[in-house]
Amino acid sequence: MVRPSKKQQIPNLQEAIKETAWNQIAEFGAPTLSLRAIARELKITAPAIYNYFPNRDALVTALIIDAYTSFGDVQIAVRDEVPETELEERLRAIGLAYRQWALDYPQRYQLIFGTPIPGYVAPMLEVLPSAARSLSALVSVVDGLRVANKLIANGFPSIQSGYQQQFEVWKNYAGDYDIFSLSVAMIIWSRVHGLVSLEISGNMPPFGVDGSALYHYEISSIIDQFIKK
Amino acid sequence: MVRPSKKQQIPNLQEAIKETAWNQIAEFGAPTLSLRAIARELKITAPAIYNYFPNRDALVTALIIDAYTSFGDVQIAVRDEVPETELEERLRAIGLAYRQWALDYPQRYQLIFGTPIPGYVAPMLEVLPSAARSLSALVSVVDGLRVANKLIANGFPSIQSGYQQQFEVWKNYAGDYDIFSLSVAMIIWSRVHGLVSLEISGNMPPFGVDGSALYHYEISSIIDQFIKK
DNA sequence: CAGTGTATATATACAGTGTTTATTTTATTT
DNA sequence: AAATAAAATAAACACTGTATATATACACTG
Repeated sequence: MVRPSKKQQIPNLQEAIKETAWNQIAEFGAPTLSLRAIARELKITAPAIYNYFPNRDALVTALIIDAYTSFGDVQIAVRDEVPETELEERLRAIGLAYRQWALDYPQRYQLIFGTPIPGYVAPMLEVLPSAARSLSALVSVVDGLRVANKLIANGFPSIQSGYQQQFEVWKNYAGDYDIFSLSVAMIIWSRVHGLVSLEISGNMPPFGVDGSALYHYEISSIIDQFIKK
Repeated sequence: MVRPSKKQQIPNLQEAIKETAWNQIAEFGAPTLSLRAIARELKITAPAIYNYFPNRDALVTALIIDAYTSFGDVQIAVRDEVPETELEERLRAIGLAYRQWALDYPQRYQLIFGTPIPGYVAPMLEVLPSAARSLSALVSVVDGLRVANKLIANGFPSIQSGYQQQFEVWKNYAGDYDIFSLSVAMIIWSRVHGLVSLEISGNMPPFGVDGSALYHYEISSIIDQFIKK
């Protein structure tokens, strides 16, 4: 068989490859993602994929960027559903949406925050824009609290010096917020991430610790600790 | 070549396989762990490994159990270096040791709590004993606080019913502590895990958020939130 | 319209992987 | 000493990602 005529070709093969990859990740999990399996599904040969992605890692990077974008879209949309003045409710809303997205798309969550692909390490420079944007919802709310003088952060560690340049790059994608707010956001993020990742990966002991209840408690803890009443 | 005489054989090949696996994980990372590579290193053939582990996943499980055991040893040892009456200091000590162990052995940490092996999912029943024991240091301190009436847990979510049996199994390995203490320990664990896993996996934005300082802050937050003064 | 160049696919091949089967040799037991 | 069990090798299968060479379809140019 030779190259098929354009009429039988798949239009926008680049997107079709990513779509098929997502389907396979959803069905069999990220670790078993295979270029050859994608090619079989699309009825093309494996090397054809190399016209669109230089190698498998590049495809994975594209998937990660898409996942970050989808995740960021949800975070920002959920934030904007709550009036700008209701900062506490905004924080709660994006916190709950965080877990919900992870439960809805566990494989995407692990693709982003885990290391489910053998030998793959995400290229920071490429991923940074979408990653920074996805966290910007949280950072914006924390910075809103800071501006409104409602942020409690007694004894919070100060920022290391010498990173101004990287921070400037970050700002281009995540918004121009105070780096102090960023650090507080980082702690909050690590808390929700810790709970969610244990729940998703099945590392929570299976004896009736309700993930949802624990998570609600943790969100309230965060609000109590960081928001002035 | 045929089977070598016993004198040239490696004594305790089972242990040697695990040791070589650890070396390769340390050098190249867990995801690229390869039975054939282990065999090459040991100058045996790959199928020979199947006399000691039924498949690669079984080897990984054995490695995970060893890692949990090593981790649990450190946790328990660190706890016991602080007098039994100094519960707050015990909590702080095991908290700091948690991060230190993760920084000392990042691959082991990711092997346990991440999903770095393609398609591998840890068999709960086999891993439970060492996993439960490794967390028992934390649970014991939390339960000590509860018994001493020093544990703050207002509004803490109640335990789901119907899991008595699993909890009984858990107790055999982790010690006979109150299930309420277990839930509090779970929250504390998720917090340190969240911060450590972000730091280990390089998912912390690279602009001067000092992992060590943040971690110390988080440990203090935990103490402030859960221990009566 | 003919010819050329480029993009896009296939075909083939290589080195690697986990795993299965059959076979051979060593070690142990009867 | 003979039979048996254990532990290794050898060979093969079905995969994987990827590099190279090749052939075809399409678009542009003279």
